[in-house]
Amino acid sequence: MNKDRLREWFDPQKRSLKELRELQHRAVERIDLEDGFDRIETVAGMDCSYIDKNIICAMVILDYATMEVIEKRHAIQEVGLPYIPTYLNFREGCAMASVFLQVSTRPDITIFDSCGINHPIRAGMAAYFGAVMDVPTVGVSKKILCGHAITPVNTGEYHELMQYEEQIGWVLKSNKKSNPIIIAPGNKVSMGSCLEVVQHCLKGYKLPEPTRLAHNYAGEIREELRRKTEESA
DNA sequence: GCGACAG
DNA sequence: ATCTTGTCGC
Repeated sequence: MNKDRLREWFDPQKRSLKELRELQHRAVERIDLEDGFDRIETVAGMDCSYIDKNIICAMVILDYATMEVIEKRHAIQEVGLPYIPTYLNFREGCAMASVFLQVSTRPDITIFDSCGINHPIRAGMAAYFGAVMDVPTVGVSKKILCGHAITPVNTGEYHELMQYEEQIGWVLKSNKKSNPIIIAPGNKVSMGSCLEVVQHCLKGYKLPEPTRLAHNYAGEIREELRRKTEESA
């Protein structure tokens, strides 16, 4: 994956929404919903935070068995696109790809704080990224972008997230006092496995450890950046 | 036409 | 996502 191909798939600059939609369709053709991994030894979590005109992407890699942090890395870039529902992959993709290619450990599975195939044309961030980079990915979000499901009430309870007649993910009550989270395959992870992986990564919080820690890390970088900006003013 | 809409 | 005080409940 070189710089040019990276820009080809993730850079929203100078492109119309119609062109970006076409890129999504091209990536979706590559999505594989079968497990494309052997034993899971490492899991990564990716999340972004924002400050002024910049986007901060944080990636944390953990040992799958112990959930201990192995590596952390981040990237800061200027945002290239405003938030437009269903086009999030182009707003956060550049920064995510940048960090992903910098880490020294190639995670067996990467969990994103966004949608997978539970997207109008199946091009949620996790699905798009996984298809383009050809790696196993899972999407975990807090709100439903599309589809419908029965709301789980008890901790651990889950139901299928449906769109028309097909299943596009799961809705899981991960924590007693939190709203349910939405889980979906991205690429190279089956419907059943994405649920199992996320359940394994839950440690009493609303979000699975990989994305929970990535979210915290992204926030720390933002505060650090804010502090530096303030003292130079 | 109206409402919904990941982060 | 981000801003931001108090407040309700375990």
